[in-house]
Amino acid sequence: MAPMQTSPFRTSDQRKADREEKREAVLRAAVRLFNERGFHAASLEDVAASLGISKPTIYHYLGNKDQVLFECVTRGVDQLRDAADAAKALPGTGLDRLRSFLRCYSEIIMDDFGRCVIRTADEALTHESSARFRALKREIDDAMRELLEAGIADGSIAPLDVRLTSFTLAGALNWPARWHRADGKSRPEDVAAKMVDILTGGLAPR
Amino acid sequence: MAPMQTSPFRTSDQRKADREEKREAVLRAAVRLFNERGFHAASLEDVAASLGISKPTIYHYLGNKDQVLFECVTRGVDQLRDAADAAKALPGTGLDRLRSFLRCYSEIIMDDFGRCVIRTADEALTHESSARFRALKREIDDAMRELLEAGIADGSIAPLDVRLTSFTLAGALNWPARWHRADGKSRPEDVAAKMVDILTGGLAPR
DNA sequence: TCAATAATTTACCCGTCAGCATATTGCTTG
DNA sequence: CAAGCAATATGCTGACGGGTAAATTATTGA
Repeated sequence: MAPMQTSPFRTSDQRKADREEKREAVLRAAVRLFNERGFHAASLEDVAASLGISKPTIYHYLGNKDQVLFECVTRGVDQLRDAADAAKALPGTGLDRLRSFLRCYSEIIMDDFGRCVIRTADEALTHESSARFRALKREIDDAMRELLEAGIADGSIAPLDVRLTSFTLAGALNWPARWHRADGKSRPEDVAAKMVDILTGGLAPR
Repeated sequence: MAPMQTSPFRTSDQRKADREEKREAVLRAAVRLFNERGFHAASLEDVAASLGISKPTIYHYLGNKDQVLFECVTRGVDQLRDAADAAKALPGTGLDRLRSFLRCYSEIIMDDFGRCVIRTADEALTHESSARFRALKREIDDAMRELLEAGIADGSIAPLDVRLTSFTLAGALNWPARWHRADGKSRPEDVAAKMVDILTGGLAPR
C-alpha cells in the first residue's frame, strides 16, 4: 500500500523507478550532446559534466560509449517502426497510408533519437553494433517499400522503382536531421507536412 | 625546346607537373579513405600507407589534416558550382534547367569529392574552416533556389516554398552519398535520372 | 546497530593520433 | 664539383579520450 505522506525513505520499486529515471536522463543528455557536437567530439566526460556527475556513473547506468550510442539509435529506430506499424493499420488508399507514415517519419527525424539515427555513421559503432544497426535500418526501409507496393497495387501510386523511390523519399526526409534546429521558428509538423506534399505532388503546376 | 628523347632529367616545369600530380594523388587517396572509413577513423598515417609513403609527406604537399579535408570539400563544392553555372546558361524552361542541374548534382554526389562534401559534418573542421565550408554550401543552396524561382516565374514550376523545396530536393539527392557504392551495379547516371523523375513528377499515377 | 549492497567518485592506465624536429637522400644549378 | 634546395623518412611528444580498479559514501535490511 502507498505511504500516507511522502517519506524520505523509498520503497524498493520507488528505487527501481528512480534508477530508471536516472538512466533515462543520462541517455537523453548523451543523445543531445552527440547530436550537437557529433559522436566523436562529444566525450563521455562532457556528457557526465552536462548532468553534474562523473564519467564512471555513465558506465554504471549504460555501459561503454558504443552501448550508449547503440541504445540511442535503437530508441530512434523503434519510434520509426511504431510509426510504420501504425500507418499500415490505417484506412484509406495506399498513398494515404504512405503519406501518413512519411509525416510521422519526418517528425521523428527532427526529434532527439531520430536525429541520432541519421547522424550516426555506421563507422562510429563497433563491428557488431554496426551490423545490428544496419539490420534495424533495413527493417524501416522494408516497411517503406511495403507501403509503396501497397499503393502501387491499389493504383494510388504510379508503378515506380520501389527501391529507388524509397531511398529518395527517405533521403529527403532525413535531411532535416542536419539542418533543422529545434529552437528555430519552423515547427516540425509544418515542415513535415510541406515536405510530404512536395514529394508526393512533384514540382509541376497542377 | 623539348628534348629529343625521354631523359631521366626533368625540366623545371616537368618537375612542377610532377609535384602537382603527386599532390593530386595524395588528395585522391585522402578523400577515398575519408569516405570509406569516415574522417576520424582515417588517420593520416593510413592515407600515407595507402600510397606507400610516410605521414610527413602529406604535410609537405597539403598541410595539416584540417587543410586536407577542407581542400577535399572545396573540390566537391566547386564541381557543384560549375554544374549550377552550366545549368543556368541552358535554354528551355526553368524546370528544364533545374532538372539538368539536379541530374548533374546527383552524379557529383556519387563521386569522390561530392560524397565528401555530404559526409563531412561541420564539426570535423576547425571553427574557421567550418565557417568557410558553410558559406560554400550556402552558395550552392542559393543557386538551387535561383533555379527554382526562375521556374516559378516562367510558370514551369508550381509556386512552392522555395527554401523548403530546395532542402527537400537536396536531401533526396544527397542521400546516395551514404548508400550508393561505386562498385555496385547501378550506374550513377541512371540513378540520377530516375531520382530526378521521381522528385519532379511526384508519386501519383498520371 | 551492524553488515551488506548499491551509487558515485577519484585517480590512474593505455592506446592512438596529430603534429613536429631532425636526419637523409638526391636532384639541380652556378 | 660544390652548394643548396626539394622531397621524403624516422622517430618523438604531448594531448586527449576511453575504460577500469579501488576507495568512498549513502542506503537498505536484518
